[in-house]
Amino acid sequence: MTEMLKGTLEGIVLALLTGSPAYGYEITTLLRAQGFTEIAEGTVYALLVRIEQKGLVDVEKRPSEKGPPRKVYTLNARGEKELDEFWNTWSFLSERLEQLRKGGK
Amino acid sequence: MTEMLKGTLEGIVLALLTGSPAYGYEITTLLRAQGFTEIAEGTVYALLVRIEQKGLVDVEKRPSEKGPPRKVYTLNARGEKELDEFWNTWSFLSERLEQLRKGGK
DNA sequence: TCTACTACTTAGCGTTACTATGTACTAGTA
DNA sequence: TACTAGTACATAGTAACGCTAAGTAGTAGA
Repeated sequence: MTEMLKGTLEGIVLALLTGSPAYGYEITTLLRAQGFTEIAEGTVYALLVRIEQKGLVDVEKRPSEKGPPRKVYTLNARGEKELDEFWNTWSFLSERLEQLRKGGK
Repeated sequence: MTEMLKGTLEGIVLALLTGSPAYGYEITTLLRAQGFTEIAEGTVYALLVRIEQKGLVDVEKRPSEKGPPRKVYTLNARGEKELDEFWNTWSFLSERLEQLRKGGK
């Protein structure tokens, strides 16, 4: 699983951010709720740093009632474009794999 | 693309080997014919070394009319089991992704 | 002889997810 | 007060894997 997540996890997080901004801890729990139970916290935070440095998201710091301030991530135009490309790549791969599964060499 | 291939490429190659054995050069051209045009030769050979060391394939050396001897790889029982697990992981990931694409958080 | 195609090998690199650990803030409780 | 648990983020080090680049070796045809 770990290896298969490489590359796709970024797309998954970008997809999670479409429509509604979110912060790291929230994203981690979201992922776990969706079945990615073994995602490490550190993995998510490192990924968020990466997509921020690539300029795919805008970041805003907001106070929390329950702990340290949150870093809220919002998908921006660059991020949407990147997500588009992700879906293209995914579609290509997905189609190839489905063909292979059916035995179509 | 490169990152998304990590982990899946091994599954793709194992899938290609089901039913009919093949050798490295052949696998490379097969992959390219299927749209993976940018797969590097070195990548394939390195992967073959790996799956051989993991014991997922049996290897036999056969002379070629057109060049150096070929190393023909055949999927064995271990390999089939691994391929099964690959399809399970793939299915899980694929379903999650399709849900996300539809906007289902 | 030179080129092109076939066929395999390997050293070094970059990216990414994981492990492990640490910091910091709040609230509840013994 | 001290302790625990939940919330929230950060980071140093590691392993896996695909890519780049370069090489070796065999055959055939110009």
